Amino acid sequence: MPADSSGQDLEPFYASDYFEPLYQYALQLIRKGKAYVCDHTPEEVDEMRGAPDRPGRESAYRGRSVEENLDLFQRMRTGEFPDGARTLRAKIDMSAPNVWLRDPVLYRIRHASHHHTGDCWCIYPMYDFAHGLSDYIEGITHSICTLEFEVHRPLYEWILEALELPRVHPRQREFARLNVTYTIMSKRKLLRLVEEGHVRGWDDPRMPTIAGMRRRGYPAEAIRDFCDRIGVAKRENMVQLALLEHCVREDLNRRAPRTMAVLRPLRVVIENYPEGQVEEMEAVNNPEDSSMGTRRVPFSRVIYIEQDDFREVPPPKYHRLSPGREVRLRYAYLITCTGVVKDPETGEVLEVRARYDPATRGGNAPDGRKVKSTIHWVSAEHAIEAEVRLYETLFEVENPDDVPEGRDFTQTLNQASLEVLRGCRLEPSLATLGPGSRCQFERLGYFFVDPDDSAPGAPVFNRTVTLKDTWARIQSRQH
RNA sequence: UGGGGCGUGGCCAAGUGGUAAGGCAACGGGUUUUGGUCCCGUGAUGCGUAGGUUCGAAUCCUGCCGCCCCAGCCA
Repeated sequence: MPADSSGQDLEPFYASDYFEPLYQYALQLIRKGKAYVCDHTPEEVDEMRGAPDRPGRESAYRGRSVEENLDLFQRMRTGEFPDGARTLRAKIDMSAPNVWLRDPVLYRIRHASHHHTGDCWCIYPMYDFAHGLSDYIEGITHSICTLEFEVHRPLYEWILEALELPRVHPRQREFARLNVTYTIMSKRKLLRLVEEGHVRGWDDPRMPTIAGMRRRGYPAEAIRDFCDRIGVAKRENMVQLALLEHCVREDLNRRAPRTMAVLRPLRVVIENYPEGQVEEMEAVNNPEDSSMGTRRVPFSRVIYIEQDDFREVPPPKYHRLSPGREVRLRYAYLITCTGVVKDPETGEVLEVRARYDPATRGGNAPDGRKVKSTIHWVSAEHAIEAEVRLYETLFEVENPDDVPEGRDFTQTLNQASLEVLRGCRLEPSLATLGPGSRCQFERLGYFFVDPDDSAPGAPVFNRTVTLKDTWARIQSRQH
């Protein structure tokens, strides 16, 4: 982190901003006799490096004079030599047990334009050379990186100590990277998902990127809470997705207004409810926060309920609607199913018939009788339509990186990670919800109004996360 | 077989000589007009393993075992 991290607009920093000072440091290294220009081919360098358990051999150019090195390096910069012809190498120790100390390459020739510096340079510093010095230039005190750079630390420190750097040196410290089940974190692999079209972009709601999580509807506070809970350590780890989802639910449970939406509509006709009558039912916006108030939801003779909330032949422990059974319509009435209308051809249930108890307005029976279930609903004539996108994990295995030799992580992609539902019916109050808003669809989950794909009158909702679903667990246990 | 790291319940993770925090998950129970929320309860005689030091060890010492990283002119 920068020592002076007062303003956010300081970031981001690029190593390419320091190419000139970096070059000057390289010159200084040469003058001190700690770096030399090497003419060996990449293959020769590779071979001469030796192996972890076998020392390497010194470059034939290791003994060049300071003057010659200076001259050659400057000419490397002016573009006199082709790619790969020469490199600048640190003069350390070809028999060091740590292979990164065996005269590592500091600069190589690349006649390529850079996305920040254009064609200013044809020599570019290697990571190890640029890293510590960039940190030093920026006044960084602690340079945090991942475990695989642990073996580079001696080189990081060697470079800083080899030069005349009066200020306090930055210190590199390594920690385990964050891994989460059912996803990948590698930028290189994420790039492939984008380039190969497995997702719709870096901000696809299934991506574990900040942009993706934001578009999914994960609140920043929930992500920070997640980070606080998992901690930072050196142990390789794989955090369960369930913890992240828990943090999201906990945050949204407090803040998200409750609404009713039917994703897979099933028409219900309430036979004894007067044709043409409409009642405004009062619903609370958030049982966790009474300051969020109440709203009115229109109720009428024909409503939609969730297909999942009706079963013609109910399985064990199923509490919802089925023929002869009474349930509560949230904030409305108790209704009893009297029958179904089926497609004569396919046998598919097209419509459910029911009768309501006029004495149960608001959902309570004066005689005190109980129902086992409360289901959500939407008045057919008042409902608005919307597209809803349901997301599952991007991969179907906990650790997509753990693929057998020769196989590719894309082969474990979850083909059902995105399900688009059109013609979903929402309570009318949802019409005024702006892009980027969050709400709970009662009993279903938390949803986010997609800022990019929503249009006036045609909202698109992304499912951020489902609610915990005990019924789903019971079902999976039965199977 | 060289070097560097890491091993505490299913998953994370505190603890750094004084007798194993916490969270998630799981399981049981209570409340409930969301099978949501909330509340209560249940787990390591044990900290990779074997010895040693100590009144006392997850913490100190030694051996062993396991896992990860390093031989790019990538980062």
